[in-house]
Amino acid sequence: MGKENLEIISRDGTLSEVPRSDAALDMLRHSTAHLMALAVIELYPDVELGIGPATSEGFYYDFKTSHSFTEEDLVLIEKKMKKLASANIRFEPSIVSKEEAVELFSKRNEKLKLELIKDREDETLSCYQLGNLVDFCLGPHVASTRELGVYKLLSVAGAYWKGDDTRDQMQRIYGTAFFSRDDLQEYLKRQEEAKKRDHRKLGRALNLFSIDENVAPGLIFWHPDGATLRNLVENFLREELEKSGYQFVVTPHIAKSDLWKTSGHYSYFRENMYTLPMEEEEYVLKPMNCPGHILIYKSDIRSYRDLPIRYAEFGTVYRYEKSGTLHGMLRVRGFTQDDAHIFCTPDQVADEVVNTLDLAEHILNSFGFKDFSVTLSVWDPDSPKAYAGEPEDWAMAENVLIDVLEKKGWDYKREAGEAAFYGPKIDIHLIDALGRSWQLSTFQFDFNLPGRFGVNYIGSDSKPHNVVMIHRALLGSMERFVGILTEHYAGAFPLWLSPLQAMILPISDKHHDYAVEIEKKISAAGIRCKSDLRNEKIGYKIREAQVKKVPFMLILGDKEEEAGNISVRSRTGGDLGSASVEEFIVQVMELVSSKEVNS
RNA sequence: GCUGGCGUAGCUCAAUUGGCAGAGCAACUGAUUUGUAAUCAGUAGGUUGGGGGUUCAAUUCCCUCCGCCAGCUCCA
Repeated sequence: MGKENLEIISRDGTLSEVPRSDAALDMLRHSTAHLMALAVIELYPDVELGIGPATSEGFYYDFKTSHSFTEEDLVLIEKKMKKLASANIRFEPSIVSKEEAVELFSKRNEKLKLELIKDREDETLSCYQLGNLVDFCLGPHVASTRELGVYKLLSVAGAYWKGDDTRDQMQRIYGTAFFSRDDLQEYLKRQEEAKKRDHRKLGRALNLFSIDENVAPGLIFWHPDGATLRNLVENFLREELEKSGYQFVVTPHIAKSDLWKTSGHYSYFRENMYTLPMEEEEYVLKPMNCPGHILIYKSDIRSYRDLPIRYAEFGTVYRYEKSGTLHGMLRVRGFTQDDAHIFCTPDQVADEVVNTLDLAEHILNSFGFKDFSVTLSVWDPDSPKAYAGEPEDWAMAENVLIDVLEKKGWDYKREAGEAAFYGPKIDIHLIDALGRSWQLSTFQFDFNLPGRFGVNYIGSDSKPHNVVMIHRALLGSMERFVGILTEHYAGAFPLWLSPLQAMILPISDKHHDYAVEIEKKISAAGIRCKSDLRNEKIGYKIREAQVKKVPFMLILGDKEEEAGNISVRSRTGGDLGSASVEEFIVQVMELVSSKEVNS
């Protein structure tokens, strides 16, 4: 690994050198995936090959075989890879016609590869041969196994062929590769660090929440500190929404199934809904808040002069999520959305969406999130059954959202087939401690529900017109948001969000009265504080407060009591020396109101 | 839901081939009255996820249900 450049071979056979870069790393990983596939077919000749791309974290290859790969197998495969690579095998490209490819892969009995070849429209395609392995692949690849860096196989898991849960399940082996050993070590170390900030671990350590797996899987019990954090988030958001022209409403948690038949959820969302049979009737535990808001809108005749109307609710919904999908606070079965529905005229839609995106950006920034990814989810015209509404509506709605995104200047990824059944949407995703992406904010265009419910307004022509509805959530759900927040800050929440802002630590019993006096003064100023009056050494109390990531520790002993002041220690800066109570209060209040994240 | 792994004290984990279920931390009690990341001693804590089976004997082997973890599918 002495040289800086990577020798690569493109599919027409040209050799060239490229410098180390992200693109080169992808190539390296993709080539490593081929080497792994070669090792696997050498060791397990009966496997059928699926696909083996590079990913943002490494690479994988999918195999179909009756053998279940184990951790021990991974060790063997890795050894085999090293052995094969030491022979310095070359990646040899060739361009073949479709017929030749079909013949070649038929001979090799690679049925899945044949399916992929047949799916392709091109008349020719390129193959790469590596030893005994032939794979069809666009390349480019590294020129030979000598160019490969350091690699490590990580795990094995099931994965559906072509991502389709009605097709065969393959065995996917994940691995990663880097240019150097140091890079690999750094990656593995980062993974370890990330595990430490997993919200499930921190949630327990900081006593924020629990899940009783026997009684209520996928449902959150918010402990006092977690509930405090949640309330702080909600309060901030409520103020911001009220400033932005939203009105808060509250709607029932259950309603007769008729409502959900009208809304269409009963036919499109049935498998996710909890139903409650009651004598002759069936009730549904609400999986969404929209119908409730629509009923409030419809409780009166609305004029175009009333629009836009923006109803907000911290609406708790329940959805039956498949057992294998639950994940701490990030994927649950009962959650509270910071939901809102905007009812407006077609002319107002674009402005409303822009304003909402601006608001989302402001809110997320306030919580310290600066980086996120944006997707535009549109329907899949090939499976219209999964969606309500006409093709022209879908095209129109999509164009509105594209215009808005362009006006906003955000980079986004368009994803076909990812829309809600009632309309296309823009989503904002954040990444968790372990690199998984979670959808938080969502902005959904809906031209279906208003029609189904007959939601309209009286225009200037004194005739009724269909209203346009926007569903939006900025934080997504309180559960997911608090989970992400916990991981983002590794539990050391910004001062304004810390459930406990200051821990008062008297040195010994004789300072208890003074501690209580200080506690009264500080909490009267609105600072969340507690006194640790246990009979422990000061070092022990400090350690505990530090482990609980309390922003400030106030140490009180003879010195402080005599001088009538306090000693301040911060969780990040250590001993800050003495200060008067008043100075401390002023400084804390400033940090709180500025929503300082580094405090 | 699917594939694979796993389930032992509140937490993190032990327990030769089936043979009396343990440790550290936390908790509780007592001593200690402490100056910026762990004082000492003692006590208590378990239907080994639930149910069934094999066996003289099951944490260990088998079946089944529940749940958790990773990934897939799905999703705020």
